[in-house]
Amino acid sequence: MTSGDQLKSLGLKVTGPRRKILSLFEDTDRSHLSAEDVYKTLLSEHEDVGLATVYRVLTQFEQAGILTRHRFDNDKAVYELNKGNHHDHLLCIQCGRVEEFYDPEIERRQKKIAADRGFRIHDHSLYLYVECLREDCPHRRHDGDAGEEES
Amino acid sequence: MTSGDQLKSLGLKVTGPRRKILSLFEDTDRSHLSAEDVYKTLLSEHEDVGLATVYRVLTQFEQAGILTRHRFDNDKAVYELNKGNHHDHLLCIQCGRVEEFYDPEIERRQKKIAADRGFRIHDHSLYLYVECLREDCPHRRHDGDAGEEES
DNA sequence: TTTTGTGCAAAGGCTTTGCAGTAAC
DNA sequence: GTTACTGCAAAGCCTTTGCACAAAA
Repeated sequence: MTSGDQLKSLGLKVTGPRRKILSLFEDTDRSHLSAEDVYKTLLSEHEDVGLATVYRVLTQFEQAGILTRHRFDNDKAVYELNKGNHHDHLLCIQCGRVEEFYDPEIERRQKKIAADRGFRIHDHSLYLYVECLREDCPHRRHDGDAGEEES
Repeated sequence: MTSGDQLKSLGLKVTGPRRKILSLFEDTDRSHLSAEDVYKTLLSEHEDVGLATVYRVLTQFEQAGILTRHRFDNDKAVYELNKGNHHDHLLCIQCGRVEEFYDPEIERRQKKIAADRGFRIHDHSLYLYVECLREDCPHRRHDGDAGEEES
């Protein structure tokens, strides 16, 4: 199924901005993108899309279940492609690196803790803030960030 | 140790706003308060404190380790008294209720997951979003919220 | 043609900051 | 008397919204 078909099947018109944003998420190696990341990336590719449109499309995609939105600690919201595989996140507070993990036992305990109190888990990633053990954090700072690297 | 002594021992001048805000957290049954909650509560007690001061004091208290700041999903930041007891949070997406929990096994797994990838856990509460199982959520909506109940 | 989407600029919500007056030490 | 703190209003940051134009169906 092409991006276009996927959009149609959701009742969304197939427009330039929507197609470009969707492919951006499908192609990029950077799995978690903010509205500004998307905006700047499109600009750098000479795609003329307004920031407001980016916000609107990201919101629509989230509501359509294509993307998942995250609010990591202090930062702006970021989105990732929703592949249907529930997972949690490991966030390096030093380099901003994001890794995913899944631990069946943690899932089980969560469910039990909630159930014991009369609640049901609402699907949502856990955010696990960590710091790198080495002083020179070996992880690159945002692989190819579209953010604040002014020469 | 009085609130005043506690402030002095942190190198902070003992001022009206600081004392009032600190006692608010010590006395209230509502453990998690936003800046606006604090501001409105003080107003309702005829304490004349500016919102900017509330923000500044909350930030100072957090940096001093008196308070812990949380950013639950979409909401504004909330603070709770830092009693030194690490715990995680259960957040009802229906009624806004906040419960605390601590699960040694989850702690253990977190540590292991991080260590296996060369990270060390940075102390931070886990947020577990849940919904109540009964349709008529039995939990009151924000015990005595200082928020949006305009008659 | 009808409907939905888009860009721009303006506005919104939460938080921070500049500044001159004020209180703590 | 100094220095730190406060209140107010203004500004900042991220995000949303109003509106007229443009593109999709």
